[in-house]
Parts: sequence; C-alpha cells; structure tokens
Amino acid sequence: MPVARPESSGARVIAHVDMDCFYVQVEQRKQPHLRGQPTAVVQYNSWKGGGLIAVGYEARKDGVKRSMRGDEAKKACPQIQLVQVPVARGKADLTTYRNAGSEVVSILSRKGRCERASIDEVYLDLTDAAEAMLAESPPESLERIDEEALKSHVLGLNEDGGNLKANAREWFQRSEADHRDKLLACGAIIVAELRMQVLKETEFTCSAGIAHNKMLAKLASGMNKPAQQTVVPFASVEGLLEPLPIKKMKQLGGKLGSSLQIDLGVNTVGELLQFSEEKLQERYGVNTGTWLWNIARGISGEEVQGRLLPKSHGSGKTFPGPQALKTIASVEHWLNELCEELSERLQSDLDLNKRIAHTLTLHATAFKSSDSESHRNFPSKSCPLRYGPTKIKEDALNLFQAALREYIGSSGVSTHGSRSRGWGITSLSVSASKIVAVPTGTHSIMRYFHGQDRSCCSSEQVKDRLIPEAAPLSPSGTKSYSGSHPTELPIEYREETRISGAMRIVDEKETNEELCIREDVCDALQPDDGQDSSCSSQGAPHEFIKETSAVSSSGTRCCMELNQNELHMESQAEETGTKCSRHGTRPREQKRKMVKDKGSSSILRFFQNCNNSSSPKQEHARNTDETQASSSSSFQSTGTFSELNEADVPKENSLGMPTLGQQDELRRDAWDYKIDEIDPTVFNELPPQIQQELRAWLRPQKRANIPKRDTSQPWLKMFFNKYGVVKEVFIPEKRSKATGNRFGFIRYDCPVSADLAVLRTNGVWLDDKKLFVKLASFEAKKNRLSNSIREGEIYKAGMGHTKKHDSRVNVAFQNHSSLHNNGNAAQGLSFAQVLRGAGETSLQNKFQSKQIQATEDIAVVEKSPDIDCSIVEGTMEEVTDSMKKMADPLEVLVDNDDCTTVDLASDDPLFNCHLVDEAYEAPSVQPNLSIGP
DNA sequence: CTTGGTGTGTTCC
DNA sequence: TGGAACACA
Ligand SMILES: Nc1ccn([C@H]2C[C@H](O)[C@@H](COP(=O)(O)OP(=O)(O)OP(=O)(O)O)O2)c(=O)n1
Ligand SMILES: [Mg+2]
Repeated sequence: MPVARPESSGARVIAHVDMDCFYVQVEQRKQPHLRGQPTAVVQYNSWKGGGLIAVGYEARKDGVKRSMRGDEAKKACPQIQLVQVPVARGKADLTTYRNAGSEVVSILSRKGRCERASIDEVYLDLTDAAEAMLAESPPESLERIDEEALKSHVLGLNEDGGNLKANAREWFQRSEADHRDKLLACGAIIVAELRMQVLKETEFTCSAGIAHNKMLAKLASGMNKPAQQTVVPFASVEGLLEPLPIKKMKQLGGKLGSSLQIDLGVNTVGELLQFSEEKLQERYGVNTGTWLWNIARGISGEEVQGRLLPKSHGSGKTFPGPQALKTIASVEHWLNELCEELSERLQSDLDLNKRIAHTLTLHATAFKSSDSESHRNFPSKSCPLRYGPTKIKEDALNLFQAALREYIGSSGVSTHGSRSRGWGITSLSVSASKIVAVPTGTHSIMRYFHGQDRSCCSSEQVKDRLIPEAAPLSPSGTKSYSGSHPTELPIEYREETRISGAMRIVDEKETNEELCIREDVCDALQPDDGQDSSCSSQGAPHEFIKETSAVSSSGTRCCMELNQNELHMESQAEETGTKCSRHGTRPREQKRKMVKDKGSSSILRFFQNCNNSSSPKQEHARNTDETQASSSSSFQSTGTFSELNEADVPKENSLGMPTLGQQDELRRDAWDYKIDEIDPTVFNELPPQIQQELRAWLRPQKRANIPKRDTSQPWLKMFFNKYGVVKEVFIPEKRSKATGNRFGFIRYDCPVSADLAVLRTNGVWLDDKKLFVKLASFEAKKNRLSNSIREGEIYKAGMGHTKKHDSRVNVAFQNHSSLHNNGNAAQGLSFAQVLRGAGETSLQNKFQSKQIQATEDIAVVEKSPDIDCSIVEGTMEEVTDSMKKMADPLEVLVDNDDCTTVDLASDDPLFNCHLVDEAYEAPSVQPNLSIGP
C-alpha cells in the first residue's frame, strides 16, 4: 500500500545492509560451539595453513586479517579456530555461502525494492514504506520504539556526551524535525525490524546504514560494525564527507582514488570540492568527472535496482606456481570439473527461477616461459551457451583451444601435440551470463527436463514439495531455523545433497503459468547425456524469493542515461548537497598533516617490510633471476631510498620505461612490498623508482600490442588459428573483381566452412564471382545480396557461420549462434519455441515439422518471425534435399558463402581452406554443432 | 608465473 | 559486438 511520494520532497530512504563477517557466521551457525570463539574461514589449508577469506570479530582484535595465511593467523591468535571452505570437485565450493546469502535476501526484500549487491550485501529502497509509516504511525506518536532502532547511531548527534539512547529517542521523536529526518527515522525503524527478523530467521547478525542515497548508506553501514546501524541525516552529510579519506568511498579504492591522490593531491573528499566539474571531466572524462563532482557533495542518484538474483554464474580455480597446467589433458580435466559445477548451478537456476543463460565465457591466465617479450594476456572467449554438462564441457574446451591458439600463435611458441611447449595455465574459469527469464507460455520445461516426474512441473508443486524437505538450511517463510545440522558430512555426501544457490523468483504475472519453453525451444536447453539432466540431484531449492518490486517496473529500471539526468537534476534540487561549501581551506592544512603522519607510518611499514624480508628475500633472489638478485642487493647496499637512483636499476630502465613485467619482478622479488600498501599521500617522498612504479601502476593497463613485425594483413590475421591450426596462408596478387577487396586463403589442419562453393563451381578462384560479407541479420543480408540473389530461390544449403566441422554438415539459419552474435538475447527479446512434432508456431507450419525431425538447436526471435530459423543435420546433399522439401522456402535465403571443405580431396587446392575477404569481421567461436564421428 | 582464491558487477572501446 | 580493465566482496 505504498503512499505516493509527496511532491515536496524527493528525498529517498535508502538502506545498505551488510552481514557481519559473513562466512564466519555461516560456519558458526553450522557449528555452534564456534560461537564466541575467535574464528576465521580458510580455504586450502595444506599450504601455509590456507588463505583466510573471512575473519570473525574476536579474531580481528588480535590483528588477524583477511588474506593472511592460516599459519600467520595462528601466530597472531593462537586460539583461533580455522574453518575450511567446503571442497568439491577439487576446488573450493561456495554454495553454502551463496545459499546463506539467499536466505538473507529473502528476508530483506520484504519491505521494499531490494538489490542484491554481493553475496552478503543488499541495498533497499524504503522510501515508500517510510512514507507510509510516517503517514500512519509516525515515530513521535509511538509509545515504544524498537530497542534496536534506538540503538542506532545517528551521525551528528553528539554521541560522546551523555546517554546515547536517550539522544536517539529524542531524535526519533522530534516533532519539529525536518521531513527528511523523519523519513530516515522511519527507515531506521524498519531496518531495525528487518535486522531483527534476519537474526531470528537465520541467526545471522548484520549491520546497516540508512541515508538518502546508496553511496551514503553504504558508507554508513560500515561505520559501526558488528550488529549495529547508522543513520546519516541530511544535515550531517557535509561533516561526514569533508574529512573522509577518498579511498574510503566506493569506487575510489583503486586506481582512480590513487590518481586523485597523486595527480590532484586530493586526500579527502573535502579536498575534492575545490575542483570544478569541468576540471574533473577534463582529467577523467565526462562521466567520471561528473560523478566525482557529485559524490564529493554527497550526491548520488543511483537507483536501487530491483534484482535479487545474480546476473551471471561462474566457476574458477587458480593453479599457482608449480601447479600450473601444462598439458591440454590437465586443462581439459579441470575445465570439466568447472563446467560440471557451472552446469549444476545453471540447472538450479532454471529449475528454481526459470532463467536461461545464453552466453558461455572462458577466462584463463597463462604464462609463456619462452618469454618472447610479447607478454600478452590470455584472451577470454565466449560462445552461445548450450545446456547440459557435456555440451558445456565441449564448448568450453573449444573456447580454450581457440584462445590458446591465439595466445600462442602470435608469439611463435609452439604446441607439441597436446603437451605444452613453453606455456602454462595458472587459472581457469568458466562463466555463464546473459541470463534471461524464460517467457511465459503453455508448456513446462520441467516436464521435459524431468521426464516422467510430474511433481516438478508447476512452480506451485515445486514449492510445496521441495522447500520443506530439501532445505535443511532454511525453510521459507518465517519459521526459524535451528542450528541442528548434522555435523560435517563427508564431502561426497555433502556434494550430492548440496543446496542450490539459486532462488526462484515468483513473478506476480506468471505465478500460475507454466513455462512456454519446451524441449527444443532453444538449443541452449537440450540436455545432453550428462548426469545432471535428472530431476533429483541438486534441484533442492531452499528459497523462493518473491520479487516484489523491480523486475518488471519497466520505466525505472535500466538506462544509465536516465540516471545521469537524475544526477544533474538532483544536484540542482536538494539531494544532499554541500555544494555551496566548496573551498573549505581552513581545515585543510590540518588534514594534510594528519594524513602525512599516517603516511609516514606507512613508509615505516614499508621499511620494515624491506628489512624483515631482506635476508629471506635475498635467499629467494638467489633462486630466481640475476637481474632480480642484483637489483635486490643494490638496494640493500645503498640502504636509503634517496641513493637508489637510476644507476641502480637494471639497464633497461635507462633506455626508457621498464616493461610492466620487469616492474612486477622488481616489486615482488626484490623488495617485497605491495603497491597498494604504499600510501600515496607521501608520494613525493618516495624513492624515484617507486614513484615510477606507482605511476606505471596508475596508467591504464595497456593491451599489449601484438608485435608489429608481422606484415600480413590484419583482416586476414583475425582468422589465424580461429578454427584450427594454420597450415598455410596465401594471398593472391589480384583483388576481387566484384568488390575490389583484397582477399586471402588460410588452410587449417581441419575442415572449415567458408565461401568456397563459388570457388569450387568455378574452378578458378574468384573469377567473375562476388565475395559476400557475412551478415547477421536477414534484412541486411537481403539488401547486401539483392543484386545477385532473389528471394524465394533456393541456392544451396550452407551454414550461417564459419566453423569447424567433422564429416557432417549442420545448416543453421539465424540459429542461436546468430542470436549470440547480433545480441538479440542481450536485448531481452524472448524466445519462442519450436517443438518437434507440434504444430503451433509459425515456424513449424512453414517447415512442416514432420520433414525436419532433427530440429535441435532452434531459437526464434519472436520479434522477427520472418527470420525463423532452424538447423538441419545431415550431409550437404541431405540437407539440400530437405530444404527443397520445405513448403515455404521463402525464408531460406542462402547465399554462396555457405559451404564446407569437408568434401574436398586432400590434394585439392582448397582443402581445409578458408577464404577471407578484407571486409570480413572477426567471427566469434561457435559451438561445434557437428554430429557423428 | 606469483597482490594470496573464488566470484560478481560496471564501464569503456 | 566481445573482450579488457577495473572495482569490489
Ligand atoms: N576479498 C574477499 C572479500 C570478501 N569475501 C567473502 C567473505 C566474506 O565473509 C564475505 C563478505 O565480505 P565483507 O567484505 O562484507 O566481509 P565480512 O562480511 O566477512 O566482514 P564485515 O563484518 O566487515 O562485513 O565475502 C571473499 O571471499 N573475498
Ligand atoms: Mg559483510
């Protein structure tokens, strides 16, 4: 029953809620005997006791920090209890924490629009609820205000003197208070209730900030940390921000913040006020400049996104040091593990939330030992995502191979069979993104995925059946959960019974509808032979979260531009401006001094690091590189920074800027400090080398360019190693007669498809024939080819996209790959489905489905029924045949860039060749849709 | 192969 | 666009 927002005040009530030492609390709930004890969560304890990722407040008192090793933590706090992160498939498994986060979200989303900001944080827009409370039962009229609310810290209230709670009560009930303050008071009461509810239902404590925008709320939630809440009244904003070190502000904790410090000399938010918006824009770009100008004044119009579920899922692992993967086989093994986890989570998301991911991405990091100076990053690659563990594994491996070829190909390091020659993989990850809710319709996907199991069919049934029994962690609703878990299960068992982290969004409009997606709606949904197509495994949802607001509230969501406009408007309106108070020079000197002191302590730390590490480091240096060793010892011998000048640094430096790699080595092996532990406040007092490094660090990470020595055409190079290993490249002298374009041929070690039909039929390359650019959309293609191709005429079967092939051919017109490429999925268009054998869709009618039995991989953009699409399997002849049988071939516009090399004899000049025209755009990696051996 | 490990989200080109 | 870079939990 939201009350309309009064015109008079655009003030919002925004809360940020952050769980206290979250993973630790999760573990303490699981093992209650840990409560009250100094506790931390580690992963992989075998090496140096593992790495800490969460630290309880008792242990923090002893100086235990996140990212310490387990051994260090023990040293700092001998009684510390270290709990290990669960391990599954040989890697850390964060499922329990995701699920715990979901529990919390399901509670915190009850009172207003809610945004899941991270695994343990949410933002809430409580404006409506606060306005409603103010209208119906304002705090001043309340007999009793929640204890918890009264414990709020209210910035600006002098907390030092006298009774804090009395002060707070007075503030809450002041009748003469500003409307905005009253709203915040209501917000604080609501938040206190929510926090109590979280505690009651989950046994977790959390902290919160309540303010007029996200930025301030976030700032506030961290100010008083375990189990407390902090309110930022409008009037306190200036006083809060003015002395605040800029690095404390969200988004300024990294390079941008350092740049402000080093390049602008700005160390506190107050000092930022002196710069005009134009000045900031000039240095940091229009968007960032305006953003900086605004946040310095406490202005942030960013909306709370109504989103309770993650936008992507990922699974990754690092392989540090000697564990680096050096064979394709080991990469494949780990990719398989990662893909299995990912597939499980995708399956859960589908089951619980009816969401489908459309893009699979592979990331990796690698090193090349044969240095070769082109120190490029391992590229990431993506392709359309097909559901099912086996398909995901296969596609991920293909992506990896494509990326590896690119990585290796450019610098001459070779692969020898599957064994690496000079490369190593130090991290792998797969992720799934472009997740969209499936459209509503008439057919439940559950029936398909779960076969005979009717109980999974409707969401209601799922809810009724699964929630109570499957969720030892948390029944939905208000029933509180007691900590009576079975103690540590064996890993295997736990893995099988683990709970999905995904949550079901119940969309009001859709609750009673079954899903329209059916078996082959979307190629993406074909389950493969893998294990997780069964109903049971991990389908157990533990939460259904009702997406109350947001998702569909079409107008407010999305568009950055709108927000930016709001920003401007707000800066003119009230928001929380301190805009008149620029150039507060008076406290500035003091500030400087203060930060300087802090800075010198950081310098001290720096020296200590140097000294502490000098002897072991020296030893280490001996084991590494001469360069490092020498720079290390030169540093030690000089003893002071001021003497460490250019002459001391490795020769390369005198020639110019050192490479990043060299700097890295210097940084870590010779001196052993971390670049972001240096306090830029004292930048000018740092030794020149370190200044230089800091500047280098600040510079945008350049894409290391592929060395230019290569004279071949860039348009040709885009296809190098794209589909296989390049065996040969040849570039005719002449240009295409038709287009005037340059062109070339790449011969791979495998069959490819490309513009070959024309070449074959002609016998002579390119004579009198046109080259056609591959285009994504039917319309574009039609226009482009209108001169040579008539609608309604069948030319020849072919493929929409060049890709690797086995002995058989797939034909795809505007299939999911095209969708992937032209971004339709990303634009939120929904997918209709074509069901084998059923006759409801237009596509079906056109294709007379009976003749096309193997309609895997079908995706149709509803918006453009004219480019309905299909994939037909078979040999080239078979495919051509079946297309001729189609009732209405009008849409089947095929041009002659669609053919494969699979039929060619090995001595054919075009065997395994790909013709590349300079007008081509770099294609993306496609899943290997081939069938057969 | 190294700001520790595993995930997320946004911005820019 | 996809992909890199960045920022954060
Ligand atoms: N570099 C990081 C930071 C955080 N986390 C995980 C562990 C934390 O428990 C959880 C939440 O992060 P927070 O930064 O909110 O830290 P905590 O919740 O542990 O402590 P606090 O009470 O300070 O919020 O995310 C992580 O895995 N790696
Ligand atoms: Mg937290």
